[in-house]
Amino acid sequence: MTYTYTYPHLAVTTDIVIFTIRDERLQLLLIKRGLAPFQGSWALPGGFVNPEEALDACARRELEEETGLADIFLEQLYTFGRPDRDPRERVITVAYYALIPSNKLALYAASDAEAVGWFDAEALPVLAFDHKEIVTVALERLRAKLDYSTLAFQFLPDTFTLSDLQRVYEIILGEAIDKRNFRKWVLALDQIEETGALRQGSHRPAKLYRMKEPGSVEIIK
Amino acid sequence: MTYTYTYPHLAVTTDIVIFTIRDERLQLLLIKRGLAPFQGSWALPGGFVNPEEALDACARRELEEETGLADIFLEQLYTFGRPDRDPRERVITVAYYALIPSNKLALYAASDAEAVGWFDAEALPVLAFDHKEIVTVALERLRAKLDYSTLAFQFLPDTFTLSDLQRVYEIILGEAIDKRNFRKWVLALDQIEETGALRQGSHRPAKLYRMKEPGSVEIIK
DNA sequence: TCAAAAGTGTTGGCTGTACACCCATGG
DNA sequence: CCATGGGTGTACAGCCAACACTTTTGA
Repeated sequence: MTYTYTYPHLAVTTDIVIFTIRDERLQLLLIKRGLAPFQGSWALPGGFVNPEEALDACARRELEEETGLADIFLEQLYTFGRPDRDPRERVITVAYYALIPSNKLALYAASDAEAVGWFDAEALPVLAFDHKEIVTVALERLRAKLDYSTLAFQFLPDTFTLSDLQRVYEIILGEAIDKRNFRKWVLALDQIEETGALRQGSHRPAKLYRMKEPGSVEIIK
Repeated sequence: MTYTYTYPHLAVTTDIVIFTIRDERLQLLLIKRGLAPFQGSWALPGGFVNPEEALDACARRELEEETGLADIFLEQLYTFGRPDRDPRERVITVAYYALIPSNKLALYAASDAEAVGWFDAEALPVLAFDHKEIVTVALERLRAKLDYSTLAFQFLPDTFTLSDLQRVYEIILGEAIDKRNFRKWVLALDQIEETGALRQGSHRPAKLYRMKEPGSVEIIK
């Protein structure tokens, strides 16, 4: 089958930076490419946009293919279109980023990839295409949004402790946060509430909280 | 001439929201469409991306075609790709926004448009395609960036008074700002310096300032 | 009883906000 | 001399950052 047009059209893909917190680190999902170009290199998951498919839907489809997960936070990041970014032909990619709660981590290899793996955001292998640049932009966006939105909550399960939440901030920002100030701040946001339940451990049990509006990301302050 | 591919490709355009301050109002540039679809409707300037052309370069080319201006602040906004946003076929558009200094306003009609005009951002006519939505997103971005960057400076000529700058903020935000507090704040940013010259008028002359790094947009605070 | 993480308030400094009058010029 | 916009300082309040000890549990 061929596609014919009377003026130039472009190949369009979506690529996704899928973040999670794993092993006390900010990590992201890469696939090992099974096909040329960059066969054997690590790359962001992504694929071509179908003619009848919305961009968001395409990104969401790719996300689900790689992780098996739906109902995940997903946001458009930036569109990359340098003419030489793909050696085959001109391809522009609409990049997205997604945040996976740690408890939903379950990973299976997708059909078109030899392997899939989680990598520390700060210790990535060499990436195919301009994917390094895409990751850099995604990290900037993620860190910036921590300060003025409730984005970080999307890394957590439905219920979580205040220490869990603080740990997310500390891992992504890479610096320690004062416990009392953090708790004062997060409670003042009025975005979470106690469930009444406690989490047991080999130490004092911690109060469990839930988001008042699960899944929503609010712009704050 | 025809273009043939072995898998689907998409039509890709860039559209630009060109802002300026004119007549004490935030205005933007629209063109009256000379061709179907939406013939006779007002629309954002834009056009198809050439196969060898970077996205930024395409947006900059369109900007120059409509305004005759180069060296203008231009930033990618968002990519819109609803499958039904163009009645002809699937077209995705990478939207940009640009800020024109008031003193550079000189406008000539472009070849493919019947007419070009500036419109109040708050009183737009009905727009073609999903351009209303694009403008809404651009306005949100513009207002948000006023708070945490020196974006607003891009609306001003090389030299300007503190009152000029305050007026830009007041017009875009739609609210009055205290003069003393504004001056304290803007000088503390350490982004502008006195030229030594004064601007004469039918009243006390005002000190002229210039940006220390003309054209740069800094993230502040 | 020990280790490990949970939980809890106060203070001082700084930043942001409110507010009103005199100055320099051109007409 | 009048109209117009330019230019200037202070005081109070609210917010943010620094800081250490007690509690509860399981092993």
